[in-house]
Amino acid sequence: MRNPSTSAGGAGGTNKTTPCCSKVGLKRGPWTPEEDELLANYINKEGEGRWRTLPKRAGLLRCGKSCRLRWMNYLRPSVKRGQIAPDEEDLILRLHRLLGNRWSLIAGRIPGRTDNEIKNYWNTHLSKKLISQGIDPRTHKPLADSSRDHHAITNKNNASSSSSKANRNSTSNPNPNPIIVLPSDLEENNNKMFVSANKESGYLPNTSFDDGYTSFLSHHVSGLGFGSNVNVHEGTTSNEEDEDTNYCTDDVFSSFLNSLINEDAFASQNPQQQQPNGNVTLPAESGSDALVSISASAFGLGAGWESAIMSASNSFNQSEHKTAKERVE
DNA sequence: AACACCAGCAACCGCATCGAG
DNA sequence: GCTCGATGCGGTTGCTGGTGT
Repeated sequence: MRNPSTSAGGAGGTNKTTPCCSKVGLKRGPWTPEEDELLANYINKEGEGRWRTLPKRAGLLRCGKSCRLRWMNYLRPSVKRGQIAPDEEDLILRLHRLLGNRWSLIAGRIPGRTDNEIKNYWNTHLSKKLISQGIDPRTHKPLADSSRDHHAITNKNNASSSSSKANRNSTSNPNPNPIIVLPSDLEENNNKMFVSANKESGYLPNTSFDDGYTSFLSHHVSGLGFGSNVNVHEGTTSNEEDEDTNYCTDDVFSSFLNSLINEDAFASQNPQQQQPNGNVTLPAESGSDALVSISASAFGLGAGWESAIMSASNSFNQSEHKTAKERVE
């Protein structure tokens, strides 16, 4: 929806490189029905991919990025239009608490919804909703706590539940939750794995839901001592650093994440014990005291992952799995 | 009726990552 | 191991339409 006349460098703007659409003659801004039809027809016939050359082949005066975005967020047959249902909203909340602003990962768990749609919905609805409930949308903790823990950031980003456009986007880098302190004997191994999976950002690389993240969790679930309980990877432990350790089926991962989602509410009802230094220890009840050893501060890991792993440790070590809701009730 | 303000959302940007050569 | 093109992601922008004054 940008004004086509305003070109390069707008957002976040360093203007270091030339936007791909700035080539003379390439159209920008809203898509017309004719363009949609051209794109949809072409992709239905030839399939997705080769986005760079697609516009030319399809007869569109657009850049490849723009075509890809239009297809992914709007034209794809699987895209569900319309209001986000309450159960979807609940799922988004839970996933966001676990994953932070990993919109594509969240979208991957919600059929028919795109990362852009979820991101927009979060920024326009859910973050405000949480704020109105006294919850920091970044940390999912009570605002009082969050403001103590993240004073500067909160001031900057959440200056308003108000409506200033300048302050609308208050969800920049989440980061939320406290650090987990874990036994040191496992720390070394886990560090190695995390280092390979995480860059300076402290988050996972931008990989698809089914590859990087899956293998990441595959590694760590197996590395966390779930062993035979968890069929993340049959017969392989974290000590067997072969290619096979990257294997994890969608079904397994799916149920794994489902358990995280369910456990999430439980975790929120039973907050971890916070230490004076701001770190957090796992509840003894989990039986996981020796399971996980991650010194997140050592490598700047985003805390959402600790939450996930911690929750997973709870989940997989309980032979009789109950969902959080069941327990609360 | 005219204007101002605001919320929602489609689209764009820069950057990170991946994979082929 | 390096380079470079392709792709994907998260953050941000600004147009549009609705609502209030």
